[in-house]
Amino acid sequence: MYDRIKGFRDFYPGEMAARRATIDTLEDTARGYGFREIGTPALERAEMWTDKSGDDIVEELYSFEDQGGRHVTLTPELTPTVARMVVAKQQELSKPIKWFSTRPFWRYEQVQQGRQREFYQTNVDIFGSSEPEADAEILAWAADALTNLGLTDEHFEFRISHRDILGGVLETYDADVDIDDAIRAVDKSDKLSTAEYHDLLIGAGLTSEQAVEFDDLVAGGDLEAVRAFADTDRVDAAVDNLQHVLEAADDFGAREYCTISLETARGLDYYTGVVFECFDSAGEVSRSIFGGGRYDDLIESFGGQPTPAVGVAPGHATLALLCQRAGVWPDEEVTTDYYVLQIGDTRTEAARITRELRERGHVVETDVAGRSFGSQLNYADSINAETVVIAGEQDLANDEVTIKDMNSGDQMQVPVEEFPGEYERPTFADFDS
RNA sequence: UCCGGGUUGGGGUAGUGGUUAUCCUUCAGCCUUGUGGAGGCUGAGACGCGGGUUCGAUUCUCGCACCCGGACCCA
Repeated sequence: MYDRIKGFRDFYPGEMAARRATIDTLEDTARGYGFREIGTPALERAEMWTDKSGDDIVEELYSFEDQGGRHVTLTPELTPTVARMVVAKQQELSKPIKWFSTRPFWRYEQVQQGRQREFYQTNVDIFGSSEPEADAEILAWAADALTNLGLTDEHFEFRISHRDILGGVLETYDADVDIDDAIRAVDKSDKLSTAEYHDLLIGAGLTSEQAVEFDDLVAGGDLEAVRAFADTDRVDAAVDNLQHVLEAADDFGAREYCTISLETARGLDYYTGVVFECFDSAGEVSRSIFGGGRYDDLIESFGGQPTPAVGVAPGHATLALLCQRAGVWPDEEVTTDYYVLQIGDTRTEAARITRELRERGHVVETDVAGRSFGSQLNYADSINAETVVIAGEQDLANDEVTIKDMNSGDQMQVPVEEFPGEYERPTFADFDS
C-alpha cells in the first residue's frame, strides 16, 4: 500500500458527482455572462513568484529544477498566469477580456479545515474595464453562482470595501504611519481583542487617541463620515467608486448580498480598488469563503500596457463546507438510469436494448461480469438504478422483457419490440396502464 | 514551524504485558440461472511505522508518519 501525499485528496465517484454538479453550476453561470473558458499550465517559471515576493516564498511552493535547468513551480494561483497570457496577446484580444477556469493549484502549507495542499478554484476575471460595472459584474456572477447552488442571503454575505479608503484615511495622519502595517492590523482585527488591535495600530505609528478614533471610523462603516473625516481627493474618489459599484450591483441583483465592511483589507498584494470577501453568515465557517477585487496595476507590472482588471476566485473546499452546512450540498451518490439484467444466453438482445437506451442519452449498465441474477440485482441497487430491464431467457422466449421499477419494486412484462421502441425514456410507469 | 486531540480489518468499534484479538457493518461467493433494499452459510479483511523496556509489547515508553482541530501564513 502506498500512502496518499499529505494535503492531496482522492475523490471517489460519489464525492466526485457532488463536486462535478457544483463545478457545473459555477461554470454554467459564468458562461451565461459570456465568460470564456481558458486552459492554463500547471507549471510556470518560479521567477513569476520569486521576482515579486522574494525567495522566501519558495518555502510555500512546489518548485524544482527541471531536466533543462529551468527553475519551475506548480502554480499556487492563477493570476500571474492570466496576466502573462493577457500581456502576450495584448494587442489581438478584444476588450473587455472575460475569462474563467476551474483548476487545481498547489501550495506547500499547513493542512487545516478547508485548506489542502492541492486545492481547486474557479477563477473569474475581467480585464480592460475600470468601470464600476465590471466590479459589479464580478459580484453579480458570484452572487448568481452561489444562489444557483441553492444558497441564500441567509447563508452568505459579501463584505466589500475599497483599498484606497483605508490607505487614504491613514495617510491623513501626520505621524510616521506604516500604512501597510496598519492595514494588516485592520485585516486581523476580527481575531484580536480591542486592546491588541489598538496596540498594533499604535505599533504602526498612530497615537493612542488616533487608534481609537480610527477604529471607530472604520468599524462604523459610514462612507460619508469617512469622506468627511479624510477630506482628500483620494478618499473622495474611493468612496465615489465604491458607491458606484454598489449602485451597479443593485441593478445587477447583487446588492442585497453586499455589506460595506471597511475592515476587509484582503491582504496587501496586488489589489488596488474594490475588494471583497465572502463570509458564512452563520459564522460557522470562520475564515472567509473566498475573496476578490480589483487589481489595476498587475498587467503593467508584467510588462503589458496599463490594463485594469477585476476578478474573484472561489475555492471549492471552503465553498463545499458552506454548502454542506447550509444543507444544499448535492447527494454524494452515483445515479443510473437503467440496468439491463441478463440471464442465460441473452447477450445479443440485452446489448441491443442497452445500445438503444444509450443512444437516447441515458446512463445504462449491463452485466460484464457473468454474475447471477441475485448479484446483478444487488449491483443494480448499489448503483441506484432507477429501472432494471430484465432480459431473461424466459422473457425472451415470449418475446418480452420485464421492466422493474427499483424504487417500488413493481414490475411487469412488455413486448420486447416496444422496448425502448418509440419511447425516449421509458419507465415502469409508461407501461403501467 | 508551533499548540491540542487522535490512529485496532474498507467503515464503525470492544479489549488485553502472554497460546486462535471482540462485535456490527462492508465486500466477495453460495443457498438462488428468475428477483435487490429480508434471512442463512462460507470466505476476505486490522493492532500506523521505527527504536527502547521486557522472557514476551497491539497494550508501557520515546521518536516519526499520518488524520482532525487551531495558531502563524494566506499570493
